Amino acid sequence: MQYDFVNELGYLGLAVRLKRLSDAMVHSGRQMYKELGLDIEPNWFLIFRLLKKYNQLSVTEMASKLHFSHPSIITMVGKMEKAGYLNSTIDKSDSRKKHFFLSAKAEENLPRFEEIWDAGTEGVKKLFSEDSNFLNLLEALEVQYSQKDFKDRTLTELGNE
Amino acid sequence: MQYDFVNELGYLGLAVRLKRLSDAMVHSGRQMYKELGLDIEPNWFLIFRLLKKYNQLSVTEMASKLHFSHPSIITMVGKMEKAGYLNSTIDKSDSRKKHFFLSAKAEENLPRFEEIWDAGTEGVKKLFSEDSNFLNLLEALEVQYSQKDFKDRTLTELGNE
DNA sequence: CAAATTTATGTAGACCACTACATATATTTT
DNA sequence: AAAATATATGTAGTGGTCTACATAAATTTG
Repeated sequence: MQYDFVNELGYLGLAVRLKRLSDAMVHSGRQMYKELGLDIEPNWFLIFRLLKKYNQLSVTEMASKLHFSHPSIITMVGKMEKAGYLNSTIDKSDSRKKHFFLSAKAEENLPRFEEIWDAGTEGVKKLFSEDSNFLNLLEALEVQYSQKDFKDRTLTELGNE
Repeated sequence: MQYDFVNELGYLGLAVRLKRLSDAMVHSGRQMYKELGLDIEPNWFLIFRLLKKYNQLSVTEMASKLHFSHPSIITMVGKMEKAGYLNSTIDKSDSRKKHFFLSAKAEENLPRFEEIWDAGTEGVKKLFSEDSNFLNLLEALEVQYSQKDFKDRTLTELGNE
């Protein structure tokens, strides 16, 4: 690999490196769907898999389960509904709630999508060495981070408490 | 930590988790600068550190050293120049090239910024256990990824070669 | 039971990254 | 030297995430 200044920045470059790698994977995924002639976006699999498991969920429920903000979910499901992969109904007893569920088009296409996602899983798996426990380390990192975020950690180190 | 569906997705959820964590750190950093009353963005430290080391660089040179696309660099340095932290000159022998360098305002504020960045480095460091070699594992992952991207890995697994 | 609070969805605006295309200037080729 | 190619910067448009604010409905409180 060629020279990479970000890697010289140590821990401070962590966020940049994580985003850069993630973005690269997402862009590659988008390119893949385009080449395969599929009209879906890389992050939609989150919603497909979620609704496959839970059948029906509201915006807030999805945001909570995925740890995303609710506007992000609205954007995502809005596009998926427009693409015909989702349908929605208003809750009978609480008219604020909107339940989303997979459409017939979604059910029809899911087998092919699952095939691709399984292949993707295998592909990503091979990025790691046999004994790598990267996913566990990442989980540990997520847990640590959820307990004290970047701002608070930095202010603590600065002595600005 | 509460329930997190993304963590159930295994390797396929990797990109989402990396981005989610990175975004959380960046947003926290933005909040931090806001609270400290500083008019800089989280990712600007890349350019500050880069120009501190190399004194003077063009858009293309920065993009290459950081492994970013050149439009991303243009956006970043454009805002930094507008904020008064950068100045630029056109190359004498090649009028296409534009060299960027730190302004007096930048030099003046850098000591304080470095203080904060050092604190941030220490803060992030403490996210990991003593013997964690996460950064090395991340580098290995970056190297693997640079050799074959998500699309190619998935298509290989699908047998679509 | 009316008022205050909470909850759910939706909108606006900021920031970040990318690809594709455009333009101007250098360099190389014929 | 003209034409073709390569390089550097810039613009347009897409996609994604977030926070802050807005609106409407449900729930809780006095």
